[in-house]
Amino acid sequence: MSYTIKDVAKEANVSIATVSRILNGQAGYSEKTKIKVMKVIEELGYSPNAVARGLINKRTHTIGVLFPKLSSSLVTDLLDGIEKAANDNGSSVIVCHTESNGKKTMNYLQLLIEKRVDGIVFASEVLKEEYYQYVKKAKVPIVLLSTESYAFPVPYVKVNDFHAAYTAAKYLIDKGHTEIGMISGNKEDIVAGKPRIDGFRKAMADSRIVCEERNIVNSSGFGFRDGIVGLPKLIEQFPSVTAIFAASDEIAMGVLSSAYQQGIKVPEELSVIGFDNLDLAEMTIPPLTTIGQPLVKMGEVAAQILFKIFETGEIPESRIMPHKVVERLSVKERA
Amino acid sequence: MSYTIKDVAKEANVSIATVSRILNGQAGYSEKTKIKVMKVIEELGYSPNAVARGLINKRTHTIGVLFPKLSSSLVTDLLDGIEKAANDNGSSVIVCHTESNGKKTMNYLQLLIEKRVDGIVFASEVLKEEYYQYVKKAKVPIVLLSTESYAFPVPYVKVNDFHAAYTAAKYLIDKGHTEIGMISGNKEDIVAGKPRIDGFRKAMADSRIVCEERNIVNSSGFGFRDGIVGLPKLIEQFPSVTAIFAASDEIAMGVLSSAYQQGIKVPEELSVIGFDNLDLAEMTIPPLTTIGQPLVKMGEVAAQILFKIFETGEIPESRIMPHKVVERLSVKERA
DNA sequence: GTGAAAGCGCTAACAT
DNA sequence: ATGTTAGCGCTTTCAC
Repeated sequence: MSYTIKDVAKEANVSIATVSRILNGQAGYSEKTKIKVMKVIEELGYSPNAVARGLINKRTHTIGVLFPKLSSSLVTDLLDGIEKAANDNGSSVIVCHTESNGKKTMNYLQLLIEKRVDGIVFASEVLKEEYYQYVKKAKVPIVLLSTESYAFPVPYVKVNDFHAAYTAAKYLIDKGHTEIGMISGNKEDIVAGKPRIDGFRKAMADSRIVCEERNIVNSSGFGFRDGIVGLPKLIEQFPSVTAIFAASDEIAMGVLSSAYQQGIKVPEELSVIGFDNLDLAEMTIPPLTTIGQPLVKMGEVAAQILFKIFETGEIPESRIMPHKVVERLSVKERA
Repeated sequence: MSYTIKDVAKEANVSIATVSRILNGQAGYSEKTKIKVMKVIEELGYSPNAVARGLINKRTHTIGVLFPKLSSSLVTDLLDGIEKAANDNGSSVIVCHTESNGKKTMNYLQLLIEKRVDGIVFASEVLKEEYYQYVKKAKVPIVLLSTESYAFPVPYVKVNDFHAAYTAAKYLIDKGHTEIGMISGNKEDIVAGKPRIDGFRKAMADSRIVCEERNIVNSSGFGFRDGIVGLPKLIEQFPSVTAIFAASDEIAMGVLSSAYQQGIKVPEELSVIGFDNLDLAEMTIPPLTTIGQPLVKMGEVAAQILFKIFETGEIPESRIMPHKVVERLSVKERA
């Protein structure tokens, strides 16, 4: 196959130990031998075998990332951050896209553990007991990203969804709206669904605005279709609605499209605020006001937590990342 | 650390060779010992060490993927396909996002080669001589995705950009348009820029429509901003334009936004066709007619080519994937 | 049907 | 400053 440390040693008339020292920047050789060895390495085009290294060091400098199928720019941003942090720490990342159903998840976990990744970023999915126990038994550090676990002591990185939804609703209220509806995503989703609904409700209650069943449409997911389908439904059950909080930007885009088709003008007749601040939020017509999450940063922090665990062996605290309202043009002040 | 094959062997009162055989489904053991060993494996929660395996087998069952910063859903779709094929072949994928500048590329290539990935998918970037030579010396199979090399014998998977652009222009022409403009992306881009411009020109020429400088606006990239900036420029130099071919969906989205701001109705006053068929093409207002590439399939095919190389050792032929017009609502027939 | 032992490419004592 | 050697966890002859 390709050259080994032995070849280099032989060619340079030194022992493999010396070559190893030079490669790893340890002490124990003269400048002269170093130059000689480096020259041989160069000539041969020798490339150290990270697999062999990994076997000894018990460190593969690889982390695994588990993602369910999600809006692409969400995943991309999160991944960008993870990769950045990994790269800064001399590691690379193996990505595994799990199906939404979750059966693939266990397989991927197994795979990652067999490959002896140094750690795992588990993103946007509920950490089931089965997963947790498996990972725990394998003693692989794990961090949750854009999700959290109530049952297990696993560090996580996410925004406070309850609070963020509260912020969104409050923003609409502050703009003078009182007839406010929500298209909520999946309310069974304990991590991103329920808390956003609760946050919405709380904001309404705190401003003494009645919020009943008719204010909220529960869609099955967080996608474009859910918005397309959701708007007519919401209007039917709540005709006086003047502003909508969509639980995701994709839902919001669906709302925008559906509104356009029905000849409803946004924001003149209907205000819309989204959630996520995806790339495409600034490309919509009109540009979408939304709740922004620092996605890249979140990915970065998640990976950094992993690296901190490698160093200290201790589990650091979780991180609640700040969200903010990104004001664009889809919400109008109500006279 | 965790358990090794030795632990399993000891616990089961057999040799490690036997355990290995059982693990790898080879012959040479009784059903009884198999059951005994499997039981121990189960109890211990033993997980074979893929790193050690890799060292012996010279096969890591990992492939590397190199991507520049691109539109997220483009990357995601391509990656989805790669991962699917990898998974089907018992492999996982390490993703590396290179900067557009390209300096990081060499580092990533080195990294992947040190990690002894079985093969590399090199996507959407120009394969420089330096890269090629390095990978060639390391004897790592490589395949180009959504790009091609004129200088080196490397298999690739992509659509025919010239032809696809021709198709786009022809579509507009067939819809009765004659005043057709293009916002072209970067014309220095030899892989996706130039060919699309040439294809556009050829279609115009074949239909005897004059196509001069004023028909085309060269933007610096393929992004949303380029469309925003490009439309006013195009209108200024070519006021009678009734239809536009945008060299990417993101450019097209920029055109849509810019048109909206200027009160130009799409498709009533201006028809727009894009290129890529990103997820968001169906979410625009109006939904975007565009040239579709089978992105997921392309990723899949690229990875499959790699696996074929592993098997046969031979370099298979490149694959030109079919493109097609995805008709939505942004182009209007001209009376 | 099963075991002993060599060795994959490297690092890390331990010598010298 | 440099070399020797024992593994890391596994697969694979080669014996029995």
